[in-house]
Amino acid sequence: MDDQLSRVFSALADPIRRDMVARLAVGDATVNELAEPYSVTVQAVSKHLKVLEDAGLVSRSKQAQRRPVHLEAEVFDLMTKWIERYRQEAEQRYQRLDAVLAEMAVEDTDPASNRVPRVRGEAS
Amino acid sequence: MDDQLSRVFSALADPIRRDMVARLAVGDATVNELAEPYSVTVQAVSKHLKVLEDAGLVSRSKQAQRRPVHLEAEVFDLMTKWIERYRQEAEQRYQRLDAVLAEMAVEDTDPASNRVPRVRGEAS
DNA sequence: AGTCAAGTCAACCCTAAGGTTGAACATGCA
DNA sequence: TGCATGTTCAACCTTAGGGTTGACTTGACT
Repeated sequence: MDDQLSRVFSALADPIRRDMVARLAVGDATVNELAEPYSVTVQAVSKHLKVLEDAGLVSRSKQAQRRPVHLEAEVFDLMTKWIERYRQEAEQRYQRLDAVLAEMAVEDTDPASNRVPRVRGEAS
Repeated sequence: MDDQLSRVFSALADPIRRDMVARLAVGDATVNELAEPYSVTVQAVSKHLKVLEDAGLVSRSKQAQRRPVHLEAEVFDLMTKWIERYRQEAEQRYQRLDAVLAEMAVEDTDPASNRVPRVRGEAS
């Protein structure tokens, strides 16, 4: 778990952390404010915030003893880009498949041949 | 880790699994084909596929001994929706903050007062 | 100075996640 | 029937993740 994309996805895999993001989308909050709704200790919440911060989803300033937490919207783009890229490819492929199936209906039936393309996809 | 959104994010938190999604976006593939590029056993890849399948990202048909893996594009929408929702809120808030700061520049400087809104955000 | 409040750090516990090896299960083919 | 191929199952190991408690820091307010 070292690259940013992994950290971001991993951070949002936890319901509490997603919930905190939802809360922070509405406005900055302190650790105690964030901890209040949950039945976990404030230390646990502090850890969750560290995970979100390491993922770049959140930043913490200092204001006296308080550490207001702020949601960073930019990182969301990273995810969206990744997702959209493969979703679109998959959907296009699906449409292409429809075309192929339509064409196959005209020709003779030959279920044995493997029509799957053998192209190698590039990394993350 | 029980709800779908958690499973999806968690599934994509692993670089190998993201890579497999990238590969599958280009076309269906068998377990062995998917395993080839990596230095892990085919059993490990089989486990990864189970994770992706449980998340709804992938489906497996049966074709003789082979189990061709197919990418399901719909689940991506679930993520995209979640992300977009909070990204937009955060960005709007950011713009509102700009407005507030611009207004503050006119008034007197008062760094002590806490201008952060105290609204409670709803869940995942 | 003394004390309270807000957060973090450190040590620990327990479970889940990713990896391995080895055996088992299915299906095509000689 | 026998064997090779493709995939999964089961048992195990090791590490990372989320939780706890307890001690510590930092700053505000008497």
